[in-house]
Amino acid sequence: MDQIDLKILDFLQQNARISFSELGRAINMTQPAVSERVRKLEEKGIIDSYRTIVSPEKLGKTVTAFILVQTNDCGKLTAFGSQSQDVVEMHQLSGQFNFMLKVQTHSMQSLNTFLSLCSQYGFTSTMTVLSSPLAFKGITSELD
Amino acid sequence: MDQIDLKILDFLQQNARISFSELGRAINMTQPAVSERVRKLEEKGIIDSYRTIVSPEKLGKTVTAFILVQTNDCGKLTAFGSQSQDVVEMHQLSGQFNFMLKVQTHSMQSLNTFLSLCSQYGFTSTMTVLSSPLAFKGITSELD
DNA sequence: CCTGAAAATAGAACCGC
DNA sequence: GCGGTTCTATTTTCAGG
Repeated sequence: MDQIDLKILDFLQQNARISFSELGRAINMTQPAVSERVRKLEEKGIIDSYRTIVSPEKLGKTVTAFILVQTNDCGKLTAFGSQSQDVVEMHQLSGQFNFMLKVQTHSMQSLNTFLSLCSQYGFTSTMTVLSSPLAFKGITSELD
Repeated sequence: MDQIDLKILDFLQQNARISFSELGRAINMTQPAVSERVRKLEEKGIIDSYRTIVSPEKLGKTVTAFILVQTNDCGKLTAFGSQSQDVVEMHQLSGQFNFMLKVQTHSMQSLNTFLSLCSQYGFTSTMTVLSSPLAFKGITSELD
């Protein structure tokens, strides 16, 4: 991991489909050199995956919420969340609420329906998202 | 948006760097046809972006936490979060806590330091992440 | 890490449905 | 409108240095 790798990660985080040729031109390096560095970053697991971000709103999923749950069976809740079309993230937490789900539904009514199902696993506390000033920021290691 | 577009989105969400040729072979369609459909999905904004996911752990960021904040100046908090290397997400919420930050730091000590800075914007409540059974699930529209 | 040739891929123009 | 075919340019891969 050096400054060049960090530059490569910066570009790839902004646009995962950039060609290695173009990336090479941007950082003054030949395409095979970039290609080899990326291969090693993948091999080391520093690059975890390449994902396409689909707009939830454009597919009718206009309601986003975080649901805190106080449950005594994380396993069942995980299974429930895995098969739900509305759940996009699940986290096991420390604290009074030991579980959090991020859900995206197409109406407040369907969120309500989801919460009814959820409540059978424990007490819940729901926070709906009004806006996301920062939906995702890539990692720019502290070396810069 | 039809079943073919959904299949394309499925593949692209799993691997944003798949070639259109390979994608075409997978769904029995020629490369130019796939290319054109993807172009339109981008144009419509259904495809928002292509991102490379970098493993925080592999870069030493081993501590992940969600910080709820009760603040009366979301603007200042947003500005603070934008310039912090540790903040990866920010959401404005409805409820008692009207703001949530997702942070990734390299130790509990640095999380503590971050919280001190954060507390000047309002009351905070921190939940550290023990595990993420589902870090991200792509959207598979309810048509399937 | 660079060069250079071969293979794979992407883009554009055109045709048929 | 939508997808297929063909051709050309670009990109990737792999050899060798």
